[in-house]
Amino acid sequence: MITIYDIAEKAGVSAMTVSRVINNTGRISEETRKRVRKVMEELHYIPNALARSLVSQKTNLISLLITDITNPFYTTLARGAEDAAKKAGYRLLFANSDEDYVKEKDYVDMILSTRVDGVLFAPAGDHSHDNLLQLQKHQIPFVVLDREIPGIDADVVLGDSKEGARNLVAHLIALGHHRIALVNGKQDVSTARLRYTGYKEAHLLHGLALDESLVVHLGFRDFQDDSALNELFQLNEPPTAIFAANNMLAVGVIQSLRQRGLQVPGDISVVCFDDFGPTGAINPFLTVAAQPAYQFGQLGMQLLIERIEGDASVESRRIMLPSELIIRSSTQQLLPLTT
Amino acid sequence: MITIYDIAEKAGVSAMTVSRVINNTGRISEETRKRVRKVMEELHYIPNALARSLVSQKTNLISLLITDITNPFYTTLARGAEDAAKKAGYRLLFANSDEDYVKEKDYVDMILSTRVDGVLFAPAGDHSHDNLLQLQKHQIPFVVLDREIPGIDADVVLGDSKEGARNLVAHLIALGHHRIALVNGKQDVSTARLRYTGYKEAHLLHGLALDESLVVHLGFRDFQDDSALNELFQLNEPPTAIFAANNMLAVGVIQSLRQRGLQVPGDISVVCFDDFGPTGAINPFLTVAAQPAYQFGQLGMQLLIERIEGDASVESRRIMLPSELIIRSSTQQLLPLTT
DNA sequence: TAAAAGTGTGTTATCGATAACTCAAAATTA
DNA sequence: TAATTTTGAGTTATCGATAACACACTTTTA
Repeated sequence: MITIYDIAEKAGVSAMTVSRVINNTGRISEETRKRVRKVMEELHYIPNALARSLVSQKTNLISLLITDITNPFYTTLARGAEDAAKKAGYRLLFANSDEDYVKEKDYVDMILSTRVDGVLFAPAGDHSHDNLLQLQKHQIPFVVLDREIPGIDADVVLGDSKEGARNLVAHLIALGHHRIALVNGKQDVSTARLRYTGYKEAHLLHGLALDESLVVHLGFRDFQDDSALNELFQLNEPPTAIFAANNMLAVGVIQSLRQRGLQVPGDISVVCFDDFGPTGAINPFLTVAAQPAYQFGQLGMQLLIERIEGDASVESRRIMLPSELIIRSSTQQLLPLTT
Repeated sequence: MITIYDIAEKAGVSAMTVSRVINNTGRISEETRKRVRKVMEELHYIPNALARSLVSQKTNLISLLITDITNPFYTTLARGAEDAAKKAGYRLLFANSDEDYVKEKDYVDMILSTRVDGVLFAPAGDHSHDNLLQLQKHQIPFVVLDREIPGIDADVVLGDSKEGARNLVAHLIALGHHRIALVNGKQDVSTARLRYTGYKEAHLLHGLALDESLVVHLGFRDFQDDSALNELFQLNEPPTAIFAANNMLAVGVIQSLRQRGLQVPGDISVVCFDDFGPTGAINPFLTVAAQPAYQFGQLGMQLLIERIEGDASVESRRIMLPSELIIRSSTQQLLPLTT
């Protein structure tokens, strides 16, 4: 690898002069500048970012930690983050926690040793608390995405889970459904809790009694087999509609229903949180509460970069993005029983 | 930030001794080791990877350069790459070229200055040649994914585009179609060329005449509006089936057909290359040539790590992964004209 | 014409870690 | 007991860049 010393020697100047040419700092005669530039090109010199970062205490690296890279919500978010990062001259160090605290912790350690300038952190859940605290202890700026963590005071970009859920359930109620199941994520994730709350509020608001036996607690990525829905369909009065708390659960639900020979929306209506990204457009079918995923990433990155480059002592900001109810063909008016 | 010097001072030893404790090298008495370890924990010491890399000339960073992070093929590939990287102790530096050579070049420059140990490179197309040459010039090991670049001798993991295309088209021909359109990517991308070749071979093999007016050349991400298909449907004898050269184009095609009021497969059959990832399972509809995306990433990463850690002079390897024809409900027997 | 200001460049120390070498004290051997 | 080996450290140089200071030589100013 060519270093600044190789350039210096060949150009007959000191290393410092080369450094000044590279960074356009200090005073350099036009003649020397040209000569150094020429040698740099001849030798295909590329500055060593490691050495530079070691001195400047700045890596221009930002870590993006998400929980599931195959979920279109997060990939779209990643696009937003990447675009904003690139615009500001940062590179993205990528990490995928798989909703797993241990893997997340591993990555946090990596992140700390890499000396990234900041972290865009989509936490696995409440237990991520310790991992975030670890970042705080080492004074690494971070912005929390999508899920709020109790006890952590930080910039955060959230979706309005409660309202989104309320809207979805209200839509079902308006269609005449009153046996609405909720297939939810784990309760140690704020979005799962809030979607549950929204679900309950909608019931309350429309004078519908709540039936806890209609609520299934899984994980956001844990729809393994269709046995998850068995209990629902063994109820005396099974659900006529299902609210899946995210897109991945919806996929599982739909598959499961198909295996049971149930038609959507003919036999049962289905709604879910989160849309399905660009490939979802192939068959826009599910009624969803769509979140502005790209903005999650973009805004989050902007906040983070402000933190990094600006005044770190600014008070924490909390941004809540609305979701949009998109009514498609997976929901329909509850038909009177044809007995 | 705590450094080994802080530890050394507090533990009453030299920095070198601390370094030895960290790396378990050299001879250290059990007593000193314990004392140093204790101080390290007290001060929450985390080694600075930058400084370490500067000395060792190794960053344990691998850059993953893909063309489209919102495409499920690439996200699944990324998962495979990430899993393999993590297993071997590497972190992923992420880059998204958007099928854009200029953006790709920008990232290559970043990559070079970051001194990554290697690059997993899914090139935008033939013009990526110069960017790859740049890596070669600086002796950065890399593995090329998905698209072969003429003139570049390197490890490469490919899908069998020709065979996959042949199978898809043969399937359509077997269903009685003989007016089969191809909506293809740009011809400076090897997969687009090969899928075109496969398309032609299938025609030849089954004694079907080729009609160039049935071939539309777009880009793999370039399905902007449905005017792209106008020409096809203004033909005297319009197609009864369409072969989209990747999943994103298929999305565009399907949307366009829907806008024209055409039923799939009732009015027209559609097939495409690449499947739709986990969320595609919500409504498995398109007949596809599915590629083992996860393996692309995993195998590619394994090859790369072998290159990095092993003998760099090993001859270039070329791995070709088969695709699987999955017949679903977007294709059906061509019905006789009901005039 | 001497002092002051400006210009262009070099020297040295530093960022945080490690490799290579050195060396005193303890343990072992002859 | 003297010579040798082993043990457990410390010192110095280095990775590649930059900050801070130094300094000779011009040019300007009084």
